[in-house]
Amino acid sequence: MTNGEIAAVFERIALILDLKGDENPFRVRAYARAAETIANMSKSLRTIYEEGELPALRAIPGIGEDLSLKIEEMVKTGKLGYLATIEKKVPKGLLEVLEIEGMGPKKTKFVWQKFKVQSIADLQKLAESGKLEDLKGWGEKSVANILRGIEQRAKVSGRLPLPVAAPLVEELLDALRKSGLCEKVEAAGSFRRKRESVGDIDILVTSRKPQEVMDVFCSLPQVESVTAKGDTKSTVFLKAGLDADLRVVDPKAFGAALLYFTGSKDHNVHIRRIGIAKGLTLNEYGLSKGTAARKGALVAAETEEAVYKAIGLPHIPPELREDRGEIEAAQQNKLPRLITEKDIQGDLHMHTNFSDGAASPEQMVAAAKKKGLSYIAITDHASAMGMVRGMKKTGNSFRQYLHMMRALRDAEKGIRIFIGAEVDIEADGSLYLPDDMLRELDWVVASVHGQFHQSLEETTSRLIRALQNPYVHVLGHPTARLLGKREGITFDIDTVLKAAKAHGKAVELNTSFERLDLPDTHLKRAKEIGVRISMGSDAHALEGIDHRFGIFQARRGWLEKGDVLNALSQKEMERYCSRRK
DNA sequence: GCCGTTTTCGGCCCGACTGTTTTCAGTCG
Repeated sequence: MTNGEIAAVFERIALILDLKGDENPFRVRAYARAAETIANMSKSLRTIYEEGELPALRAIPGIGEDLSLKIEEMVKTGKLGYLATIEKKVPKGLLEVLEIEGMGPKKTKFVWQKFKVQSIADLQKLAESGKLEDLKGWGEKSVANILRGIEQRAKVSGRLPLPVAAPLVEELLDALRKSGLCEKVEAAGSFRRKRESVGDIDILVTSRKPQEVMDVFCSLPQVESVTAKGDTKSTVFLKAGLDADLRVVDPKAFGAALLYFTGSKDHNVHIRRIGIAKGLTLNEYGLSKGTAARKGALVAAETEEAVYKAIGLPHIPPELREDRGEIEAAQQNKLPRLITEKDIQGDLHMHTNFSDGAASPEQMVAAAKKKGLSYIAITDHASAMGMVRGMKKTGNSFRQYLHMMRALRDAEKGIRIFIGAEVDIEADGSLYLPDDMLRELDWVVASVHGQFHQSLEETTSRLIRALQNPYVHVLGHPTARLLGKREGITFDIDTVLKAAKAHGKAVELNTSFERLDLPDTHLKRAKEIGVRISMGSDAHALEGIDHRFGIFQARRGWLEKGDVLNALSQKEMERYCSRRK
């Protein structure tokens, strides 16, 4: 089982225990905490277990005797008996009821036990029947809210991919800036941390007229309905299908508020604990001496830097704030110097109309030059799939491609062109093109484009076999996921990264808006193992040559300049290519 | 269920908003 799957099991246990309601709430939280920790880890539990067995698992914070045994069972057998046991006690559909805004564990348990509600449909019927309204604590408005929650859930697509959310967030920020009512306007939350997807939007402003700001915010054209509206906080549901929170904060405490609302929650809890050990209390209003119950003098609040400093830490970039070791690194002054967009010298994955791209090779080259890149790899498809055209292993398309690209390369002065291909990895791990063709290319990206549903073991050995091919340079979009659309393939990331390291291959950070593949935790693991990252836009049109969101992802994966091939100069890149022929 | 320069037992981050409350529970982040 992958970390994601194991985290999902613990998460599910936490929900079920919560619903049963007779559990020690801290036991519930222990499962939920463990789930979060595991989902955030870069190293796979399977590897940790294989290397150090139970003691290694128990070294993970939040994993003790019991949970380490449960992880062992899952790694060994692929399932957990305990989950199967407690799953029988709660109807399946009840877990979905919990996802409705306004339905927490208490209310869900209540309607289940009192009215035998087992699904969202049951709840809707019950709410519409009017039976709920007369009960203690269930007025007319509560019921209306639940019905609205059910309606919203039908519209919600879940989390919005960051590239989709970004323009929306900018619109909201712009509207608030243009209102003239605010001095400072900033997005916080997962958007500021540049997570690959955002579940809601958090906006922080300072203003002397908070109520007017709230009025403006709640009546923006992007707003579908208003969930809550107060002096310091309002929540709206956007037409785009997610919530946006606006908070008005005191300018003197803007830094503390920004830190607090940027999160992540785990990062905040961790620095708060450090504060407590030093006799300091941290909340959204600032860092103070004393405890929460007996607060003393304010120590720092105006800027994030001041708050971090007072707690004994350097400023930590928002992309790192996930409690994945950044606080320990900061304490030892070992924070990474994160890569920036300026460090990118080239693009190592793009398509032209020779395969499924929209623009000619000449147009793509011109666009890359305009972006200021000093080299590119053109990597049209080599695939049996007819719809992507490109190079076929039979016929003369391969020779045509080489001929055309060589002519273009030799004629081109302002930019170095590497002649490449994105070659399909077949179900057995062999490559679509034979070695004698691959050998003629400067740059070979090997990618999975089909057969997504093999077992973990099959997929793992499939990818390893592809990495063993001497002519492959990089494993393209390794998980093959499509953000918000397709989960991608399942394999043991540690084993594959170690194979890449052993064979001197790079793995890709595909920066296209719909992929962002590898995910951040895997990038961090690749760095730890010492595998180089190749960034590729996977552009299929001129405007696709874009690394913005890939850079965010790279930063979330702790990558520095030296970890990324595209940060090499043109000369260095030439050496890198020729070295592996 | 986890964890320990407060501890091996007794804690576990903290505050805003809503709705139905006359002092607070539930939910959310």
